[in-house]
Amino acid sequence: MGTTQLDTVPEPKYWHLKTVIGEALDSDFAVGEILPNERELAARFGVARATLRQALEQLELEGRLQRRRGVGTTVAPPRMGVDVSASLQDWPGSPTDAWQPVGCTTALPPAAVARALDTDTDEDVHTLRRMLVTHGQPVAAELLYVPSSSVPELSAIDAPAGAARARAVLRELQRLAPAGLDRAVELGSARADDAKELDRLPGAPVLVVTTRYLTEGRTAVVSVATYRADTCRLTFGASGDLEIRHDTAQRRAS
Amino acid sequence: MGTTQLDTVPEPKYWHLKTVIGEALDSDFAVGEILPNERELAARFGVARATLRQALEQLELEGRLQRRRGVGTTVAPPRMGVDVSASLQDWPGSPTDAWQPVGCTTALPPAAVARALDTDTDEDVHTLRRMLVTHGQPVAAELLYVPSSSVPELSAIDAPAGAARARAVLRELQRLAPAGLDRAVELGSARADDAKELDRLPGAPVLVVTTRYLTEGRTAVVSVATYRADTCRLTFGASGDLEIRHDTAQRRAS
DNA sequence: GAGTGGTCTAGACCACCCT
DNA sequence: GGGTGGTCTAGACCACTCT
Repeated sequence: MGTTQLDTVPEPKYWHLKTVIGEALDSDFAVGEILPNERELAARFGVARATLRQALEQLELEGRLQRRRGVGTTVAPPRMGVDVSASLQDWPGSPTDAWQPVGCTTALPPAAVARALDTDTDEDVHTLRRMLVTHGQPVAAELLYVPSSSVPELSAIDAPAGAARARAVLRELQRLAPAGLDRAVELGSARADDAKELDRLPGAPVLVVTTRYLTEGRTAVVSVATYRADTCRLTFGASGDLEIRHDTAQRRAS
Repeated sequence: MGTTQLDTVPEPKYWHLKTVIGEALDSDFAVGEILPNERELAARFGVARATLRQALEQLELEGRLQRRRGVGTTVAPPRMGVDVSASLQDWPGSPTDAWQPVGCTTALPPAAVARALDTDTDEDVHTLRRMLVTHGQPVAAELLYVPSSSVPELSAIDAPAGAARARAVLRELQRLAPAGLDRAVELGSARADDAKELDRLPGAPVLVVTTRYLTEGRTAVVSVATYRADTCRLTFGASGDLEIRHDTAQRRAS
């Protein structure tokens, strides 16, 4: 007697909630629409607010919701495709480069950077800060490490620190002969400074793209670019419009 | 009078904790070492367990910790580089392909898949399941969508469903003439089935790589590959050993 | 000032792994 | 059975944005 039902492994509540709300987003809400606040949603589903928040966090991680303190929770538009395909013609500072320089400091590099650059810690490195903005929204923040030996003419220029020097460094980079480039993508969490520029809270999930630009025989530049993981999809090649909704695509196949 | 100290914006406790523990990991722990359990750590730092967990979650997201239910929290090794650079010679099923087919079903496609394939919803699609395992650890799970029109000879073969049919489909794919490929990377959370194969809990962060394989004029195959975001770094090009510890790299430059 | 999401607490119970 | 991380609760207060 007793359990007429099979002993279903109890699905966590927040996981079930995420599914339910996700389906509601597809059917009952339009992009940009504001959801009821967390306290009301929690009451409506009969769960504690913390549990509801766990579900909303998942949906935000998947880019389906956007939450802003003091404002509310809104339905996010589909992620925008950001082309990060690499080519030798697209070195930092090239005419097609959409990044906006915002600053530059010059100092001895931390050990990790020196290692990536295959240089010594006693050689000055220019550290450029750049932003990528699309449709009025900040998309990525970048740190470009340029050893002073990659731009030997620059010391004579004596540009003031800040955006002006950043532009000067980028201009000098155009003299180099590109010989290759390699790249890695991994998950990270936004440092406080990046978070601020990306209009997110510290710790927000980001996609970190590390690129090493090579001239013959050595690493000329290293870039660490931090993309908002909630709002963008990195594309390689001309596949900007490719979109498979990860959840729904699988409802049918096993 | 009163506040002799400047009104520091209070840094969240979990953020500060994350920093402190992160530094301890660098100096006091070896890879694979087991940390004290959460209740003890929380007590030691004088915070609630939930707060401590928030810090640990961040560190796990960054690939610095590994937590397993019933076992404990261990210091994770550096992320492994997984080469996902694309080339026309590396189509699914090629001799250099390290993926292991585990199953195959054939059915009418869900709408989202049909859209990605530029085909109709009334044409059968083979859905292959494959795994990528490195050093004994599951790294990624893939779904390969192959419209039956891409492997016209297959219907005659009549292979049984499962791994055998998967291999048959891959073999047939080798007849095609590759004409291009494009790719996108985005953040997602593991579906229940992927999570199980990747030895993670549902909802775990993953990097979703969507690839469209083209023959002249049409999309021949679409792949949705789900990589464990905690343990791997996707590399494009031969940059397997490039590593900049995201946090420490920035201690010095602004 | 009212309303929102973000942080934090102190408990409880559960699912899982080991021995 | 004992210990671990995972889930969940019912509250409290804080930081922010808008009006």
